[in-house]
Amino acid sequence: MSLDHALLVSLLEKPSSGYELARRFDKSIGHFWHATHQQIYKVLARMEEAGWIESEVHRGETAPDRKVFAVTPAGRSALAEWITEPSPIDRARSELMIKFRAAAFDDPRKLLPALAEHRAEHGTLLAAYRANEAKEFSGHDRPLSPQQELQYQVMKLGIAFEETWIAWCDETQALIHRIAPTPSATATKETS
Amino acid sequence: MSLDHALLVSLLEKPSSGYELARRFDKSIGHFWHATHQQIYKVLARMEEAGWIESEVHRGETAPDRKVFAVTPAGRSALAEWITEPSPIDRARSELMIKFRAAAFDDPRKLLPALAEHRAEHGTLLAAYRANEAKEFSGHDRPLSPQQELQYQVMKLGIAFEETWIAWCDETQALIHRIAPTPSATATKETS
DNA sequence: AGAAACATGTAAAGGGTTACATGATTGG
DNA sequence: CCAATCATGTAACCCTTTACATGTTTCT
Repeated sequence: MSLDHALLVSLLEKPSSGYELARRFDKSIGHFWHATHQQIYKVLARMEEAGWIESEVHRGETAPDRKVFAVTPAGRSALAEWITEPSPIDRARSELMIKFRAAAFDDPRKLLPALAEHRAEHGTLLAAYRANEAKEFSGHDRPLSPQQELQYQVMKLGIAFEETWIAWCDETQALIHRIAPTPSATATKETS
Repeated sequence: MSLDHALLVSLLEKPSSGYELARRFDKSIGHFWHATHQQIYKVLARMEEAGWIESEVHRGETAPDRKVFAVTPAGRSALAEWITEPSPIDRARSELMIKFRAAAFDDPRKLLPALAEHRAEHGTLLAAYRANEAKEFSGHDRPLSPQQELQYQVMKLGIAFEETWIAWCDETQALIHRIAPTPSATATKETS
């Protein structure tokens, strides 16, 4: 399982509370591994018991208390061991693609709203990545550090996927209009 | 949940036994929704009880008996209803990307073997898709039917993703060689 | 005879999602 | 004062994965 390791990486990058991790998982790292706060708290507890991380309570004079976790040497070496293990390729999962195959037996135009929504969401994501890219990896005088190069490379895959999605959505919208142009005929064999 | 609906689509395309479905889920439709035979048998049982599918046992004179399932009108309308429901975008999940962020704290060269494996597997997948593409969607005299166009469009997304992966793998391999060229220095701070 | 593929399942364990629960602080 | 955000969890349910189980047919 990888949520453990994803959290270790996030904590190496910056010691944080569960709440902060949950928010970060909606952003950069979250593009390749999503997690809710409920899951995160459970895994943090497990890893603390295993000695991979340590917590320190930061009393908030004015704000709520925060339990800030940091990676221990044991956690660090567990991570180092993990990266050498072979990892299987991750299978994509798309409900929308199943719906497209289903639509072959129904009216493809029914998918146009869903398609437009996907197109919009992927567009929003891409814009967010592009903004982050400009802020963190471009416009600097000095060349990027090896660390930054690697992080940027991961981000580039995210960007490439979003671009792939967007191009596909546009192409598909055109296709549907081409193969099912008439805005009548509610289909599914009323002829029987 | 979508495995139910993915199976319905598969059964609409061709009535099949659980075993056949399991094999098909390692191929075309499986690229966007994976499932093992154990899962499939359970879902088939559930859907039969719900009246979405019906089974007929084909006694094999020589081969083992096969329980062949077909979609009922109830199942068909359940599917028609489902495609109009909104579907959230599916989050990608990649262990390898987590490892890349982890490698920023270790030696990136450790990822070269995993990278090569991924590159090879995505290459194999792409070749399989290309072969299928040529067989089913190209080289025909008549233009494709709307059904085929939709199936082809789904496949095109799969192909695009594989190409994205492959390009990224190649680029990344070059990057690692550039930022960590020396085949010594086992890293992780032996200086303390 | 033995291995591989065909064919259909059950069971246990673990991961993930959704709902529930609590309490403090900040901003309108 | 009420809503939103910060902050940390528990519990139930469902899905997924892995292991186990059984029996047949085909090919070598």
